[in-house]
Amino acid sequence: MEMRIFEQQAEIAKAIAHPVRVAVLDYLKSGEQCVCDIAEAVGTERSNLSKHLSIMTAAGVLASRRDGLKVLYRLKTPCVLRFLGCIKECLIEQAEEQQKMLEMLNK
Amino acid sequence: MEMRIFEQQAEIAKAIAHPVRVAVLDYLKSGEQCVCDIAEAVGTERSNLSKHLSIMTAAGVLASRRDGLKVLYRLKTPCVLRFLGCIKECLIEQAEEQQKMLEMLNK
DNA sequence: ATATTATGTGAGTAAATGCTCATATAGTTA
DNA sequence: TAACTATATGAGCATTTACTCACATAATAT
Repeated sequence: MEMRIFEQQAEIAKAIAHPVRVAVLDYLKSGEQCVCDIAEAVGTERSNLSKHLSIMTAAGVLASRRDGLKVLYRLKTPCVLRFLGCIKECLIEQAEEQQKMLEMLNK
Repeated sequence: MEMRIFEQQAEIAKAIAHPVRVAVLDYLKSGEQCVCDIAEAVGTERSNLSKHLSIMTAAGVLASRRDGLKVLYRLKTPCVLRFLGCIKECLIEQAEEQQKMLEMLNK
């Protein structure tokens, strides 16, 4: 049972574990956007992006609705953002540590 | 430049995006542990676990120190835990939504 | 109905990931 | 030093993932 939870947590992490997908999530902070605008923002082929979007949708990270010709994607829950924030914190801590190392070396 | 940050964020997410690795992180909440205890806790082959540990160490998520014959691993920064907490929140939100669906269907 | 625009999907291929087994290394004890 | 315990690593293989291209579908407009 507990293993099932770990699997599901890993599923969500997987859905985010790709630079293009992180970029998409970051872009969607500003609200829902159509595929074409997302594609331009992250600089990816449409069909490739389309697959990344469907992966994240399947994982429950994104939701979408159609508006005429366009399909608008949005973050399904705000916790995804907090999540990215936590990762950023880790990076900041890593960078700070490296800086300390650097200072030690320069002394 | 921004893309580099997305890549690094994805790197960290990747380091976590595996059920065994999530289980390890969860187990290490309790403090540093040797490989043998981790292996028993998560139920994995030693050599396999060893690789998962080195992946997470390379990503800067874990740190280790040797103590005699044993090698003790620990979470490198507490933000990793907050991080898992965020994923759990996402799961909880998903579950709640499904429950609402269920109630609708039963009405 | 046809053309046009936006998005999604399937096949094929290249690359990355994960697992297992056998072997190597590091430290301990006799 | 030899035997033993704990951990790490490399080769080989199977599986999964990502990308590209061509084509399919959906909605709109003429």
